[in-house]
Amino acid sequence: MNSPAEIPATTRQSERLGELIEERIVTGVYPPGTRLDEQELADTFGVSRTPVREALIQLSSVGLIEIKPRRGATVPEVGADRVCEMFEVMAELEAMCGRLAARRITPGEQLALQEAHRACEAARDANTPDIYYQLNEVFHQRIYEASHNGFLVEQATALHRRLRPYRRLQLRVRNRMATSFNEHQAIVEAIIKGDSDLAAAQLRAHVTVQGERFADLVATLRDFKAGA
Amino acid sequence: MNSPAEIPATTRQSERLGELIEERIVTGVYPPGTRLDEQELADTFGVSRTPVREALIQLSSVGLIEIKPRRGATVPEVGADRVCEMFEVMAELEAMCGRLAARRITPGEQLALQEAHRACEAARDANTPDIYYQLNEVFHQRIYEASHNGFLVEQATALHRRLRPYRRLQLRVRNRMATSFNEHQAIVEAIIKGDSDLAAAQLRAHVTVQGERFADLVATLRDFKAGA
DNA sequence: AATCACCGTTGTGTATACAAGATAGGCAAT
DNA sequence: ATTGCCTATCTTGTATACACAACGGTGATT
Repeated sequence: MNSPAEIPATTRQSERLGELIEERIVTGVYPPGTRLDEQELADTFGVSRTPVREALIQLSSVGLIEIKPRRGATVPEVGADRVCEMFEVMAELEAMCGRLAARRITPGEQLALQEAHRACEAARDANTPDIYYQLNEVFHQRIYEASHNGFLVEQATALHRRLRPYRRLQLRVRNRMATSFNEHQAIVEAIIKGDSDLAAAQLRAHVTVQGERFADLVATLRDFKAGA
Repeated sequence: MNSPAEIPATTRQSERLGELIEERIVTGVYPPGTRLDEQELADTFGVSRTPVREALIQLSSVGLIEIKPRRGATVPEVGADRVCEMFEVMAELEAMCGRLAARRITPGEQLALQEAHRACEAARDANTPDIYYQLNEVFHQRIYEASHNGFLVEQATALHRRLRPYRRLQLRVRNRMATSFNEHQAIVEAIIKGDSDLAAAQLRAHVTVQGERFADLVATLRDFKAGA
């Protein structure tokens, strides 16, 4: 998996470790409730405890793990309700991006946005959800940046990143791709038109739907697990 | 060296160090551009470099300092524009809290909110800005919690905390306290009435004003510094 | 005299060693 | 037999030691 060659060592090791551990958390290698033993991680990655500790501290301050004094680090049990809360906030952040973007977007950014949108269209027509998923990220990123609020861009990007695994679950929901694209269409039009309220509303709805889809999925899984 | 007695040692030292350093950053003891030497900080606080490093990493992941590989940690020059961006996001987060609170607040929370509001009123009548400042924090916290979105509460609280020093600057602006209270009054009414859109708008305006006040203040200082 | 290269110093990044607290297991007493 | 206490061990938290990279200074060469 991770060959030592691909590690440039030009950056801090703890930072790279943080990304690796984060990867393992969001991909489910370290499922919620897992106790992260420092020595164990150090052995796993072939480094000493110091960089591991630094990585854990960083992850904890981002909220990805919890560190209790003298009791170690654990992957928190992110309840489905918590994820829904996060989607709710995400919806509002995106709405804000849209509202600002509609007012502040530059001609160049308009072109970039439309280009990203057309790329999504191509992926939809080709019926390639994985590609669409990637291009969708670009599309949203374009909107973030068009808000011309650097802090907002950072916040939105961070939360988007944290929600990535849960969003990925919805990839193969029936017609999700086509529906998503249509929503994108309305969003782009609102932003280009400069209708900030409409853009905000469209984006809020667009993301809220994702949260609801997630809730549906969880409910389905719960019923399934209950063996109904 | 600080006396060991005042350190409870019940928590991680790096965490306490983080708060101390944060304190010194926001209070201007370490002004923007300052280079934070690890050994120097270690000597200052009478600890070794390890906890200092951990504290710095945590502060960096929160965005309070910047760490460049092999080049140490520095207090970033937080441009006034950046702070304004943060106020802009804060306004939206608070608006979201208000919108949700108007829909979800419980009778008990209504009472708590009104109580906090009346406490602010008392501070205003007593003309005690410091007290008002503290009670104002409680007031806003009550609204956060009434949103019934734990993640949102965390985000709003964190950002509120980061903006604290800049908000504090406005304490003694003329009539700010009275104006603030009047805005609070409208906010409470909107929430109690259950008018989510109105509550959101009121809160957004309430916080946006703070951002604008800050911008004014910065502009004034800049002119003053320019020696006009 | 100016520029480049080499060396020394300074400070970060990592590893290891040490101390303290927490947990778990066993033993004893009721 | 059960419960409470004590101890042993394991893990975290902190300190120290070492390695390496970057910056600055000085000297030699062009």
